[in-house]
Amino acid sequence: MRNKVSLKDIAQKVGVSTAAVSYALNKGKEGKVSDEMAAKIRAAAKELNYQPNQIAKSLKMGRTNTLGLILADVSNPFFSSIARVIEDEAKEHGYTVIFGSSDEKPERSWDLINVLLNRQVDGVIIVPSESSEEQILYLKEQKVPFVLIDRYFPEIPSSFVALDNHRAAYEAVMHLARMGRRRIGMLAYKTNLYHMQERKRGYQEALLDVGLTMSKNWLKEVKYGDIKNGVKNAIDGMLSNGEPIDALFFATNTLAINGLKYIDKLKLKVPDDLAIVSFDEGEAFDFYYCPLTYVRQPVYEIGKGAVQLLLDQIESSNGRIGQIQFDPELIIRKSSGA
Amino acid sequence: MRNKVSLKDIAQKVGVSTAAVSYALNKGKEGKVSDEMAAKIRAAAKELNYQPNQIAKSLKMGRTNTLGLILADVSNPFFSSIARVIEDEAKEHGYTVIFGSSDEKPERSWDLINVLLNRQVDGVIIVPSESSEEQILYLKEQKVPFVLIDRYFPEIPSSFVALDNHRAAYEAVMHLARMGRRRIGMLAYKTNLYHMQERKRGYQEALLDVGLTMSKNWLKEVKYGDIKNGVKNAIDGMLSNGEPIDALFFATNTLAINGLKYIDKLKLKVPDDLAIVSFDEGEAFDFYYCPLTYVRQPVYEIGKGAVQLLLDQIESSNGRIGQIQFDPELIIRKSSGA
DNA sequence: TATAAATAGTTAATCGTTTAAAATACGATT
DNA sequence: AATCGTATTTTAAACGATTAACTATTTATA
Repeated sequence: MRNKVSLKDIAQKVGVSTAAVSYALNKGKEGKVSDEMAAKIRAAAKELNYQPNQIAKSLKMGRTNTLGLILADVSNPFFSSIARVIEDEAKEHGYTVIFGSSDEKPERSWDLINVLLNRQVDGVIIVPSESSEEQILYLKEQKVPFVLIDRYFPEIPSSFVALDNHRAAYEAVMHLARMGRRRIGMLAYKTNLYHMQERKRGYQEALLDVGLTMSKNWLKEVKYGDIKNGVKNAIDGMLSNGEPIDALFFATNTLAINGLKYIDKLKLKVPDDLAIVSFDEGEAFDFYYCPLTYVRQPVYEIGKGAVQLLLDQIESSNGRIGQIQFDPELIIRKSSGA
Repeated sequence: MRNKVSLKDIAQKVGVSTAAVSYALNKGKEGKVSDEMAAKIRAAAKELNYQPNQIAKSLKMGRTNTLGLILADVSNPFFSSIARVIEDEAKEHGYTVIFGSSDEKPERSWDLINVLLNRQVDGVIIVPSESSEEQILYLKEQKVPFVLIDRYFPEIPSSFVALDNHRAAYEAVMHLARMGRRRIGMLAYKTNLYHMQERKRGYQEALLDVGLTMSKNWLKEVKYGDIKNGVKNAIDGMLSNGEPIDALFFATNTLAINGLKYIDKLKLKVPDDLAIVSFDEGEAFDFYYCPLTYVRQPVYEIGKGAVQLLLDQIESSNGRIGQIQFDPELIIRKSSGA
């Protein structure tokens, strides 16, 4: 149907072997073929609009110049921003990206890994979902180059690019404390993933360090699959008791967006009734009537770092692992009562 | 380094030819191989954790079960939402997606098309950028199955999935007029792309139909490459003159977000000083102090429709074109003065 | 002049599949 | 026993590239 032009066609037209064509087109310099012959071949290639069949090339060469990218969800701006950076950085080095969204489900993530490996990607960048440890171990065992981003498993040595989540949460909460808040709540996801554990640990440690004793229902967790309802119940819980919170720290942008919508519905005023700090950024945070204080993640650096670590592994093919941890940046605006 | 297990290994282990293995694994039913042999082979395959090499398969079969996706920019939520839908829908049918962002630049789009075709994708879904007509014609000439989304070229017959942009703009502006606005401006992109032309035409026609004569500087266009500054100047222009606008229609979400930030800086109050309607949706629109009235695009239906049209072309391999045009939905909220 | 070295090009194997065609086995039919 | 038919399995070519190894030709060297 299409792309009929192959090495053979050029060879035929010029009257040489396909090998000559291949040499001429690939190693222009290295004197495998005379200059005039090379010129003739290149002219013919151009005339026929020859485009090499990467599939054939990949099969022979054992590399596809393709990277796999497994995100939690492309439609989440945080991840799609990273995807864009990764795309650009990969292209810069001659790589194409195949992607997929795991939806935080390990089965989907397994599926994606298999699809990507069957397609012989040269390496993978993964936002690992909960309970995907065995998948990561499998990748190691199979010696597939990979880099984890956003999260990682501390007990499994591997390359990763992430934020110092503990510190990020610690500083966010410290900031709220410094603003005079004393009953600080945190809304997180119910998951064992390390990044979330670290954020919770940071929160708790900060409270401890400023001498505040945390009430049981200040730290609530909602399930990824039931965000809207979960957020509502969680916030109700934080407010209902004898010690209603006067500040709330959201562990992700999605939680913040859902949470703030509910807080508005309750007619609570930010920051007077409730001070807010969130993770991640977003246009929505700028547009909120009281601009949000948030923990900024260096999206560009994360994406770029991930690609670099990955290409490093691929190209040096020693299983050298690299780990990059970024420091958080707290963008302080009105919502935290500053 | 990895994925060492091939048909040959299974064949060796069981003591048959690779052909037998291939038959057993693929056409279980069609009695090419005895049931017991098939069972033995499948057992061995499982034991060795055999994963077929899709690259080799693709080369032989002439199809990759891969779709190419060219967006203007994955990091734009409108496009990333579509990407997610396309991903899911493609997966549903056994296809994987390779993507790229054109950044509205025809050179980048050419690049991407070549990359995708060299990788032998079975078809492409494209958000075409300005001046990419020749690329589309090339795809037709090469008989590459493709579907355009969001925009299309009316003079080039092709499959597409889009919104009735004329009607969308017409209704948006009509709504503003009905709300009593008389000096309605529109902020658009400077581009010949049909969807934008249609949006402008809808705007102008609506003004005409309600008997308003448009002032020259009510309709402003900004360049994609210079949004921030362009928006600022455009809005200044709309306000400065003897006839400052009392309503503004934004042609895209990005324009709206930038525009509203500037409008806030000017301390204009929405909707009293200025009524607003925008295209597309976004969390940001919900969070604006005065929730935005907007033209909703059926993202899910667009993505799903595109994949279906494309698979149709691929699988029936007659160049049958399909065109889907959705009706807009105006979500009316406070910003338009309702 | 004989021979080595450099140059230019070809042959053929290979990557991991699929699949048409040929080969083999084996029981049934005459 | 010869023949046929059916079921099963193997052979080998093909997809489109790359590349080691070989051949043939020219040029340089002793």
